[in-house]
Amino acid sequence: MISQKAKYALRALVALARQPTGQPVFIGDIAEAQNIPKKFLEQILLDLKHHGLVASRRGKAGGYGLFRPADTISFGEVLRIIDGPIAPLPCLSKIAYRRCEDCAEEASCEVRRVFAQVADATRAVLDRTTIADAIASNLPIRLRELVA
Amino acid sequence: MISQKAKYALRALVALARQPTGQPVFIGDIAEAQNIPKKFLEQILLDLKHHGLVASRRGKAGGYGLFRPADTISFGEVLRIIDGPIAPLPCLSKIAYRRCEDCAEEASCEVRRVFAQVADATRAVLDRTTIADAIASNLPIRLRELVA
DNA sequence: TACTTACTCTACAAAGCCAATATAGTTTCG
DNA sequence: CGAAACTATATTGGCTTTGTAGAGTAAGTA
Repeated sequence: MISQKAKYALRALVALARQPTGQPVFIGDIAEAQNIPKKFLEQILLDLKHHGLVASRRGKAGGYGLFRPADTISFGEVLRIIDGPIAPLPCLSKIAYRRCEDCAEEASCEVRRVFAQVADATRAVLDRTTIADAIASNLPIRLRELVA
Repeated sequence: MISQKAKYALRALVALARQPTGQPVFIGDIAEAQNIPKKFLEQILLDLKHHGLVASRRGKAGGYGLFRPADTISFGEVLRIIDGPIAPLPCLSKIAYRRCEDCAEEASCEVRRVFAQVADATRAVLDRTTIADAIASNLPIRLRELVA
């Protein structure tokens, strides 16, 4: 299960990506439209900003916007920022490897070998799919054919 | 990330499956060999017993053993018993579906559509791979060819 | 039968995490 | 100036995880 926070983050990014001209959107507007507690969303967006995914402007005409093109932001990147490693076992994480202390030898660990397959399959989806992909696949079928 | 408990459960099942004649093994022996706190392992095995995966005998010549053949126990089944649903979102679980209350309409949810792919990929591995598979793939390559 | 070993079951507790809220700013623009 | 909006940190309540404790039950053995 991914955290509620990660789900909020992804929904917020999708909302920002939908903004036609990339104009900034108020936190309050996103919060209302997406049913996310506003103060919680503030934390999330701030976090995403610190990682360079979104940018903000203060003041009366402020708001948030994507900092990078939507087709360069993968689901995997967002999940790693918000929820931490994607790997199902610490000993399978690429960004935060940690040996399982209770495991005798990693090389012959049956459990690890199976979950390595899970990790590969998961990453294949999450690191390949971007925010832009998620929006594109939302178009009605006929429209999508026109685009392609 | 799967829980420590699930990892213990899988390691214990592998250990039981390795037992040549299916003879019962003491909890204490498994705990020691696998580096698992004994009392914690008791709880786990009891749980697996209640779900019909293992059987036990009391008394001096007691211990635990697999109740079903190792090639009928999938990783997915064990994970669902110990950790609950495998799905990354509650609205994607087959055994414990729950609507995301904060999500406007499920059909058009971009996040859901992407994670549906993750769920499929994950289940493809976990529901197909059994304890027996995990052990078999541990054989040296040459030996495996002989078996095949 | 007494004894030992080991399984059964319930409770509980420390630690950490999650989701959300609170509070106190700072910045920008009209 | 002052309203709107972002920035930042701290705190809270509830829940989950990872065990531990202890009393009880059953089975075999001398």
